[in-house]
Amino acid sequence: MRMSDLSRRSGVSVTTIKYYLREGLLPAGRQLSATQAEYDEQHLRRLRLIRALIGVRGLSVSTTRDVLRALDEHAGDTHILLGLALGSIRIVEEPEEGTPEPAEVGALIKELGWQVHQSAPARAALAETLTSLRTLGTPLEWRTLLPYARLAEQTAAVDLDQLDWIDDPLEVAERALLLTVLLEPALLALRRMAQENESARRHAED
Amino acid sequence: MRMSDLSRRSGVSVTTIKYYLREGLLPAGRQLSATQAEYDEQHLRRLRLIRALIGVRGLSVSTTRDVLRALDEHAGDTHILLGLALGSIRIVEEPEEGTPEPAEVGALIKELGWQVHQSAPARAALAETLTSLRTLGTPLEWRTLLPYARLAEQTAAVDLDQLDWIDDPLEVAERALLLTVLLEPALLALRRMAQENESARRHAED
DNA sequence: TGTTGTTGGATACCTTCGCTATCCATGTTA
DNA sequence: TAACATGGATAGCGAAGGTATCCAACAACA
Repeated sequence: MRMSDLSRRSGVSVTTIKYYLREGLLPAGRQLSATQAEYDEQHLRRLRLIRALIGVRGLSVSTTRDVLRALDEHAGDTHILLGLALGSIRIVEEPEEGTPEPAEVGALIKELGWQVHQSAPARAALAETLTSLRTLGTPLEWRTLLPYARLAEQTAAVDLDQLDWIDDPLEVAERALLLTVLLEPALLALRRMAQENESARRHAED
Repeated sequence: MRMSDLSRRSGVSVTTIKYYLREGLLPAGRQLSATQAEYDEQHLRRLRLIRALIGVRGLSVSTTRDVLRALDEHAGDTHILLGLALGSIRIVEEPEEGTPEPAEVGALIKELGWQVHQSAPARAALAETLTSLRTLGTPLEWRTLLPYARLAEQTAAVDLDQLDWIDDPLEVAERALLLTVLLEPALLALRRMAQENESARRHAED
């Protein structure tokens, strides 16, 4: 498959493909000669994945590169993949080094009895939200998050259940990535709809 | 309060405040003379809210403007606020007019028995995720989303519970905004941590 | 054996976004 | 009155994510 075929089948322009190659998102094709390279189905698949991460989820190019690299390096080990590859995604851009993690985050995790790596970016993301709410004058008691956390636990169980019946390690890794990252906008959308519905329900009761 | 005081107390530079005024995110102060304006606590509060929406949640300036306008217009009515003001937030940028909503989204909502407005952007967001997964060759059965939706229902109930005991309508509106929008990164962070924990737990069992 | 068109690779450029810096006339304040 | 601050307008900047152009090497057909 030539680059132009790759472009046609993926719907991504040749120049953009070249850009992704340059940025290291897409591995180079097999060089046939000085000005000829061959691409295969793997490249096509990878390219579609890139578009989904950047376009649907809105990841930055550099974050996408980190995620894909982690995916390649730890394809076989779902645990490492989830903890490390997905850990490289910053939900909040710039971890805001200046903000020390409030004790609340540690307290919450301890209360939940969770094992969460100390350097997990999710800790920083949570910390920043709490700090921000406090600055706004509407602080959130960390205990308020407990019911949310229990629901997150159940969500995570559903997530991992879906990986159980898959055999191919590479497929497990890719599926895990899609389920965690690409599903995020969908989960938020479900929450929005549920809020609308619940709000309507409560109003109707009055 | 002068603009410089507003700057000092909010930590936002004067030039940036001017930018927000220009962009219509922040209402103008009370004009004292041709080159003098007075700002109050409301402005400070609003400014902090703007920073939180843009900085923490990563909303674009124009989206933030839409959200704040909706907040002002329907401050008293939580139902309208959630359905309309929050509806104006695009989880996925560019609703992708070209993609018609798959029948699956309608089927899911019907199965759930939810009342969701036909034009809710959350529908489009969900639709795009499903379309994207199908393009990637790993389609998601809509029934797979049912457990997630039931969890979203419970989350929404927790959300609305927290608004019950607040009296001031303006405060309800602002709190609703914070709980839905600003809490989103926190909820995703909880899910990430729960996944890490659940993955560790399952591996330990082997 | 041309000659025409395509390919990969490099480089420069473009557009949008979110600020930021500079100007300047008008005010305030010491 | 002199020095400095303020509000408002305009222009510019830096990063991000592409896009357009150029060019030498090559393939493939006549």
